[in-house]
Amino acid sequence: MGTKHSGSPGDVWLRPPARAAREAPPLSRDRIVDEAIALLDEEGADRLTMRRLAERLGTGSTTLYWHVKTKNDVLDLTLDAIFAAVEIPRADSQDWRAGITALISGWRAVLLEHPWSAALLGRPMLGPHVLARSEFLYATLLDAGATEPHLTAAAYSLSNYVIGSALMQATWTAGEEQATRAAAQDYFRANRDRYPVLATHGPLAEDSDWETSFTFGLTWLLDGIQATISASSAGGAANGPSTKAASHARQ
Amino acid sequence: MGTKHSGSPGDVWLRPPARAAREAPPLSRDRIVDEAIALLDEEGADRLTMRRLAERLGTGSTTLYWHVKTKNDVLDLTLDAIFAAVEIPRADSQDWRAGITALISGWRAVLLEHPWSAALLGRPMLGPHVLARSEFLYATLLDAGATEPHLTAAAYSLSNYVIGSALMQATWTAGEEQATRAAAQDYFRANRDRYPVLATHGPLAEDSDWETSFTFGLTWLLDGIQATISASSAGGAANGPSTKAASHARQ
DNA sequence: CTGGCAACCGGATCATTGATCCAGTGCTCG
DNA sequence: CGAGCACTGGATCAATGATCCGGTTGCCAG
Repeated sequence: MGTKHSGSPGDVWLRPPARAAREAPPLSRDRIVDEAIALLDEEGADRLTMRRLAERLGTGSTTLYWHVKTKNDVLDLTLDAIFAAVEIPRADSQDWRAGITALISGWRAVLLEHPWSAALLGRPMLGPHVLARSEFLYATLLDAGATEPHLTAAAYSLSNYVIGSALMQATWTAGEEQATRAAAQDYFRANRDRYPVLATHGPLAEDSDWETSFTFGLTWLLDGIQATISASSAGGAANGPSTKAASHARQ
Repeated sequence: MGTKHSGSPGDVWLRPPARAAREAPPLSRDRIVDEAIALLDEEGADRLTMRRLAERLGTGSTTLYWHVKTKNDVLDLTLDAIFAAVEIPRADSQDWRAGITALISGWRAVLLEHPWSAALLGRPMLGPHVLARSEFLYATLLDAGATEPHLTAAAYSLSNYVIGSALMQATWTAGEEQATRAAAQDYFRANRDRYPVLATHGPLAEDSDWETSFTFGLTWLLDGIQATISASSAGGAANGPSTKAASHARQ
């Protein structure tokens, strides 16, 4: 506990790195992260152990702890690293929808390409890659004319929608879950009396098209954002969400 | 008479009668699940171990494995159980938006009430409570006039949106993460050059209102669904979502 | 009554895993 | 040359999920 890692109980990103990492020793954070991604891609989330990771790197498992404080750090670094692959569109205030659509689609693509990432979404994402893309999202919406509270609401909706969508799809398309999916659909049909609609429709049907469904939802959100933006910029005060949606609150 | 079996500790009279020590009924799946929920609510996801759970139930940890095959089973059962608290609205084809809004809001409320549930969302949810509510969602949309591919898209969007929203909010409002949230916001401000927009806006700002943002997104989705439903029922062929084709449903 | 069977319980025990202790090894700088 | 720093890893710990196997209890047929 007496190492340089002492100090703030914050997130990896908020802590200064263990070492400025000027030169690259044989083992480095980057190599660890790269190998972790490879391992996760090949074997899945539950197969990632410090020992196995070290073995693949040709080192002892203990060594990893010099470069990284905990396994959680590895996961945080790994999760952020994959988002480097999401290209940040060029800012274009003429067509903000195109930029946002590209960003969100890329975001989704990365999550689906690394299905293990879905299980990690429940942790603070404060890595530089994620933040840069969040910044772009907010900046683009701001540039498009969104003002509070619509700005936050728009960014919130879009990012949470991708996250939820990717999480669900990854849940059901992970190799081993394919059998579960089929079994579930059979189960619906066998209990057609209890689940009449699910028996014939639903995201688990064989012919369900995740991509199309995703695009519909994204379009609806963008339509709503666009309408709200122009309404509030054209006319009067920003009125809250119009419908009686807020009428329900338990507890 | 009066001979005791070998191995029994002490005399009959000194031993408590068979099941008097335990007032609760014999261990059952339900009791396990109830206690697991209580434990999770009180101490969080990572504190749930079979041993601790057994201890709270006054049994040996091994005993649990007679009622439940694995710890994952406990988690699956637990996750489904909390959704019993989500009231299923009365079917009302006159105002399908109200029913769906109530269901989705209740869904969200439960997830936020049990923040540990967010971490479990990445697993197939096939419990009876979840299925009953999914069935309602699909049935209501179908009754409202939604047809494929809009039906699946609508259900997909709505449920994934709640899931993503609850996951994110739970991530950032869990007690111990509050400090992280504040630190993150400070970090944005300290790096205002890199994150100009996040420094002043963003879901991590102290005054951010999750509830309002959530309601905006939900309204946008419902608006889009409604527009798409009536367009396809009034007019002709359902055209797929193109990023901008449907964008003037409102204007 | 009685023997037996099936439901149910739990102590001992295993393998795995995250993490730490501490004894090194090599390299650079004075 | 030698002191100190960056870095490595074998031994080891404690926690945990899970299983083995030997109890115990209630009940029911004979």
